[in-house]
Amino acid sequence: MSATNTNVPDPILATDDECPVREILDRVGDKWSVLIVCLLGRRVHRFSELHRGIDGISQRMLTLTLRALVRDGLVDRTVHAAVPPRVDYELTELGRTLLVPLSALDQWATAHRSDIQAARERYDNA
Amino acid sequence: MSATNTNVPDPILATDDECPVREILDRVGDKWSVLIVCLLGRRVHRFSELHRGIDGISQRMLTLTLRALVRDGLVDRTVHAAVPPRVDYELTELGRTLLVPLSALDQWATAHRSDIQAARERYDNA
DNA sequence: CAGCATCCGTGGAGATACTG
DNA sequence: CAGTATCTCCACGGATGCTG
Repeated sequence: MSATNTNVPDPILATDDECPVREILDRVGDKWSVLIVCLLGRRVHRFSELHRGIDGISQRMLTLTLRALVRDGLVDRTVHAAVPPRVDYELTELGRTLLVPLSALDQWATAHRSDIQAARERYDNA
Repeated sequence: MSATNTNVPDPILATDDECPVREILDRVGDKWSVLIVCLLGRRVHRFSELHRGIDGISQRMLTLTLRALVRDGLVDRTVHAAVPPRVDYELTELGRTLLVPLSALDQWATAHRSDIQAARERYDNA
């Protein structure tokens, strides 16, 4: 079953009671987390920058998602005592390591976007 | 900002209007898709095998998720004319390539599971 | 500026029962 | 066995208004 015409390996992923992949997807597979991580992967952002940078996100969801990311140790939040207030968000070391597997997914998505699109159209015409 | 004490690169992910990563997460970041893909990554499964193999999934969600995976060209469905009926599901070539970035995520999750756990406890005690 | 509080609509997902 | 068909519920997320 692994004998195909490609040289793509067949990684074995744990699927028992709690699959590690699903664990992170539960915390990063939501609507906004990855977008935020991507933006912060480029540089430090303050709250309003993220709000403007992520199209369609509400203030509420930005707040909630950031809080979750901070809680999980993926993002650092630093409040600058100043008037007006200024809060900076940046990836932690841990968050930066997450960029690696994410970019792998990104490359896959970019490479096979059209394949999926084609498969879907094929399916829908039936 | 990329100058840290690790040798982890800083991949730049597209975050514009439609980020490719988010696109697949929309289709594979749901509750069951990845689990199914993981199982099928090991070998062909029939419907009832998947149902038993994935703890907690309902017949309904298994059906719906499989249909979506088939539609996107990640899974092949073959009906064997027999009594009782028998339907086999297996990864397509495209689906098998997806295992690669998924296993990257899996490795990250496995490696940093405890880090996240620790960060969360630290956060909650405050 | 950077949030928090509140209300509310939607659809993702579970439970159950039925069928080719 | 491998699904469909309904009903239902709740959590995700949007909109709006208010504060240190």
